[in-house]
Amino acid sequence: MQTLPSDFYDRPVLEVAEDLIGCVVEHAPPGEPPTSGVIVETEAYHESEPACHAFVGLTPRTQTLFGPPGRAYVYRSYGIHALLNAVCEPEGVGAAVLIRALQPLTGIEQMRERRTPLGAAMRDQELCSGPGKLTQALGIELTENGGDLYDGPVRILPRPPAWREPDVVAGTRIGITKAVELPWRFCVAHNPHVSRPRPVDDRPR
DNA sequence: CATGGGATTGACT
DNA sequence: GTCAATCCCATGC
Repeated sequence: MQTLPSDFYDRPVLEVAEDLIGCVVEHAPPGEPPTSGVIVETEAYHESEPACHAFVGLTPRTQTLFGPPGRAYVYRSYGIHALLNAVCEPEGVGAAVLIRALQPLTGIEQMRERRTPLGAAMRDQELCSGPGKLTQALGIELTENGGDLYDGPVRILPRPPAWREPDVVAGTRIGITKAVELPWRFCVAHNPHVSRPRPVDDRPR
């Protein structure tokens, strides 16, 4: 299967954030088993609102965000976690989609090994249910920042047939202190692999 | 050059 | 519910 083309990302970031739901993230580092998962949660960030790193303009940190669409923006969060984004909109516009949760697909045993300390005992739905968890499970680090999402080692693939038309719910973004009211978070409805808290209108019944 | 704040997580009260 | 871990970098002197 082919990877998503540059044109896919060269659109309004809100559209891309919703359309990435159901697509597949894959990491195949040299010499290690590949791992992959279906995207079940995303958030959109755009230079026009203060929660986005690009709000401050072009700096060394935001260089990737203002670069060409279809590249990976990976940064260190709280000194500990690497967070993965897909850069969107035309070059010169700072915007990206944060990948917040995956439903593990392949390489699950490899994910368990990377998810310390008790990854072996972890349920599938705890493996990638957060932006820092999924990068750890897939082995994605800051070295991937600026790399494109077509040739890898980090790649994003179109929706598998079983994910043709996912049921998507929107909510407010998590863990930010500015522009908290924007409903720019997208989740697969009733999916156990999304991070907490789940959107208010998505309670399992 | 010093400071402070995170697009988080897991452990603990 | 609270809280610490830990690093990058924007900001201000």
